Amino acid sequence: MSWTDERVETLKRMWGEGQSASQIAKDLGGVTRNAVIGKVHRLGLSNRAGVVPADAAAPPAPVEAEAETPAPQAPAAEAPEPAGAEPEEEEAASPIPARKQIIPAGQPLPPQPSANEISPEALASVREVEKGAKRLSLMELTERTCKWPVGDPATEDFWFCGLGVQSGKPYCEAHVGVAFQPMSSRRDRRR
DNA sequence: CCCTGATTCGC
DNA sequence: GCGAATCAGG
Repeated sequence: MSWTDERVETLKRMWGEGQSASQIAKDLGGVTRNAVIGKVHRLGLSNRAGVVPADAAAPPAPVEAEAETPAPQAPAAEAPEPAGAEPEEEEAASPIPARKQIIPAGQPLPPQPSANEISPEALASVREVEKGAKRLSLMELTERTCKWPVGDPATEDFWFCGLGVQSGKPYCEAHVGVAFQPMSSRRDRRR
């Protein structure tokens, strides 16, 4: 596959939308995420942040070199520095009021089934699994780890199962069992 | 282990 | 220009 205008367009669009390189690659097909990243760089649209930090760095070229440059008259100095004494206080006071980073909701948390609707067998199974759970943190969850939450999120005693998921499902086999109950089973069980 | 983007460098 | 290999981080 080659980078046709069309494909490049898709690449630009998706990258702009914040899609990951691997997702874009998967979507385009015929290329790897590396190819995508490579292309992204060549196209010079790396930093998705769009506008690079206005100032950030941009250290006014150390163009001091040029001994030439008669330079008519550069009233360089301006502020007499009235006893300022401030040595080197860079970091211009940015008007940015400490932006609070709101924790993204992310994927919907697994539905905590009401205990009163779970079969004893399933419960036992879950208990069993929890003993061997990986106890992953939120950050460690992936598409292939069981996302079954255990414990109270408000305490330190909180973690996710983390065992291998059953292809496609968000939970491991045991947890899938209690999360996705057949209609029939619910139907029969008296509420 | 899974994933992310960044970089390098032979082709 | 291309992208696999590799790096650095989560």
